[in-house]
Amino acid sequence: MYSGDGPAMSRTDLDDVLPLTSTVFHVLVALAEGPRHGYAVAREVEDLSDGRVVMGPGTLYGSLSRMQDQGLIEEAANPGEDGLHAERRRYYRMTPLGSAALRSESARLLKAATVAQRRLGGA
Amino acid sequence: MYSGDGPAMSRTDLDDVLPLTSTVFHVLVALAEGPRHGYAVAREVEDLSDGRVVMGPGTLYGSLSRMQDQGLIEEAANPGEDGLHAERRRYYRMTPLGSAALRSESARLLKAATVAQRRLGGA
DNA sequence: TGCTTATACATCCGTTAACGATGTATGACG
DNA sequence: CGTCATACATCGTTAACGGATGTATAAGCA
Repeated sequence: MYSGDGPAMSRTDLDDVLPLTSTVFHVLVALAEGPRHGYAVAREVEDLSDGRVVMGPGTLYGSLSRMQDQGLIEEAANPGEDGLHAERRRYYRMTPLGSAALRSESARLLKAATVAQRRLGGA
Repeated sequence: MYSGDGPAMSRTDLDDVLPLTSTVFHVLVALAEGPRHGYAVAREVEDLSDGRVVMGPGTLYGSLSRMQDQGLIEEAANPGEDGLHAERRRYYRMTPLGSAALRSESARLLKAATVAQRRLGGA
């Protein structure tokens, strides 16, 4: 494969990462707004779910590491923001693969959730 | 609800099962339409996801068993439908707990997926 | 000054869920 | 007669989850 002669990069295919795990999906949603550092990702996931989805450090950093290996995210340069612990922060951004995966997955979930609500609502 | 001192029924609390795993969510969506037998659940999940979510027997029967323990589903009487292997089928239906869990989870996912699409759409 | 809390990262490791492989059994189809 | 689809079940491995723990810094307070 690798039609042509691209560099032998990791080249993860979209189908290899779909469907996304729940955690991976939530991390990508958080990063869809823009680059974030790890801790901020966890807080945003918690916020967006009204506190229902809580990610401990094991889940957080383990997932970030795995997602990097899969090419869904990559480390971004520290934007040098001001802040309390600004120097220690490690920033991540979505890759095009991550963006494509989130697009596909969110469409699928949107459909499934809509079907669920329709069935529950009882028309 | 439950504000006073309800009976000590099995009382699997909603918070104990939320957030749902991906597999559990999909099984509940399938059962939201009405009682189904195991194999039919797997086929419906596959159909609803356009073939993207495929559940092998290990995942299927393992999850159904766990979901029964959690009180999300219960075995239903075989409706005695006609069919090729009708006698062998084991039917399941959603419990009120399962229904509540699906309601909560689908609302949360709907919101998360909507946020994702908005962010990807780029405004 | 000293205690506590919040931020921010990281690793270790036990538990759990996912999931493929395998097996049984039946009936349809060619 | 062999293969495929239906329909169930179990086993064992793998991967993900998630809590415990640890480091370090800085704010807030008594």
